[in-house]
Amino acid sequence: MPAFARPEGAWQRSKRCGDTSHMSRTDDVVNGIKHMILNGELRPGERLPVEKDLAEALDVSRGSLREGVRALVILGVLDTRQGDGTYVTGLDVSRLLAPMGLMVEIQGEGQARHLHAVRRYLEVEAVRLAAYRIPDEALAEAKALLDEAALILDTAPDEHERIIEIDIDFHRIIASHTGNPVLAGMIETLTGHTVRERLWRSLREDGADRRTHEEHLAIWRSLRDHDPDGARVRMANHLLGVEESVNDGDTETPPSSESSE
Amino acid sequence: MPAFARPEGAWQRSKRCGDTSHMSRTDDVVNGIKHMILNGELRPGERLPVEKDLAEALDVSRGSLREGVRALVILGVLDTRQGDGTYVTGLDVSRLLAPMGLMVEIQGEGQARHLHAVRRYLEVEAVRLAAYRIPDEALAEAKALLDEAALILDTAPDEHERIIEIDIDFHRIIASHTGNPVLAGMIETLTGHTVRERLWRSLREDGADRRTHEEHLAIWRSLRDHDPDGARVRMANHLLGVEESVNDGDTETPPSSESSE
DNA sequence: CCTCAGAAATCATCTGTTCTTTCGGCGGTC
DNA sequence: GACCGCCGAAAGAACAGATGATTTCTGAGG
Repeated sequence: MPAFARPEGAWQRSKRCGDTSHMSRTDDVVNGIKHMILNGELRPGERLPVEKDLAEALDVSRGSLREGVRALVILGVLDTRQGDGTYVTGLDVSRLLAPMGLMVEIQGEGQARHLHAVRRYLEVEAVRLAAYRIPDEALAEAKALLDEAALILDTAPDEHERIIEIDIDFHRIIASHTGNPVLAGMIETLTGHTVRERLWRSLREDGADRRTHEEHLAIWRSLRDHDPDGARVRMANHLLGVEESVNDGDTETPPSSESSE
Repeated sequence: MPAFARPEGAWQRSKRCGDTSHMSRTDDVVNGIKHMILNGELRPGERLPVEKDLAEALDVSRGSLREGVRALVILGVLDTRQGDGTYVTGLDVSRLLAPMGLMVEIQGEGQARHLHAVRRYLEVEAVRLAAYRIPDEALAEAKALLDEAALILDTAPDEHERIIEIDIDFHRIIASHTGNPVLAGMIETLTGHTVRERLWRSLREDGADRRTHEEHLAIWRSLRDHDPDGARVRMANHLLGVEESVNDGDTETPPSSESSE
């Protein structure tokens, strides 16, 4: 029997030792499975016991077990497949970070300025790191995207959807070559489709996609030259420009010295 | 009847229009409630319909509804109180960011280096922002913490628990005066208790808490002088030092120029 | 060896029922 | 009139059983 199993019925009155908050059975499930993973009883990709057994082991009903499992599914820890079983995911950062996307969506409008500022901090570091180590293939890939964007700008300025996609992919390429998966995952999550859509909606009236393209090009050149400082400055300038367009100016509290380096 | 309600039984064969992935009833619940919030049908702090009614409105059973609601509770969007009802939370950033803490815990050991690097990027920006606007009261509060730490270091070097708490509080004070709640929330989440514990466990053998204290003092002085650049450099130095102690050197890929500013 | 129908295993969902907690009203007391 | 405690309604928490849906495995037949 697994170590975490409690003696039959022992929970009833004790209500979990001295814990101030009220742990629900579902929380028991979540914590139980979490511990099983942390203790190495469950490894990534491994399959969990069937609902009935696991429910018995954790001393909860199937309903409660399912609530907990479902929560872990949404958190990206577990993955249930009907007719097959429940498995631990690969536990990759991007997966675990995904639920944060919901936060971004919900907070969305209200904290958009702050959200975007954080994105800027992270992307600036990302492009700096990428400048060190981005391989030629990735540079070529990025260049191809920018060329396509240039073409669209000249011939079909209405293809906004594609322009947005290119923008996202360009930033994604950079993030994916930082050598830091956590950083990449956070940027990815922070820059969800929703946010981008909102951003571009405010920008499109501006006709700012031409300017954005030029800024992307400048970033690309710094990356190509493996110039971290240049890339950083270019990225900061780029994102700051976007923020200013959206926020009408007051990007951050300190009025000056934003470009103090 | 709410706009999102589907006609009775119409789902059975259509299986959600053209959606490639298989939406479960629980996802219907999550998305339904999410939309209710985004559309303004549900405002922060507001109470949801009772389980039975909401289940009927979303055309799912109570079990499925509960799974979805539970997921949103864990995501920090909803808050259920037995005997009372289910409410929308304040939707504050820190609450919505909390589930990310689970990611930090689970990923933990493996990505610790990358996790800490991201933390450094954010804290460096945070201390820069805080230097502009931190009020005298907060400075005094921080100083009190540091004084207490100094006292402990001189008289009771074994009080490691308290030292850790002081460290956390010191950084928290800084984060909370950035004027950017998203940034503060992310730092808070990224620097969960678990991470700190791990960090300090490796540091304590080093006897590095004296050095850490000196670095904190240096940061504090820059904050007091409202010197953003100084604070930034001091914070970077501080966290980089911690990382080096933990990682035995190779903090990041680029071998040099980490201090290129 | 390959194919495919059927069985088995497993998750998905629904329904009904029984606690446990919370809140509000009601009466009583000071 | 204000405060206090009791009690019942309301709501979520948890359980049990049954049924459906989907995937995988198995084995007979070709």
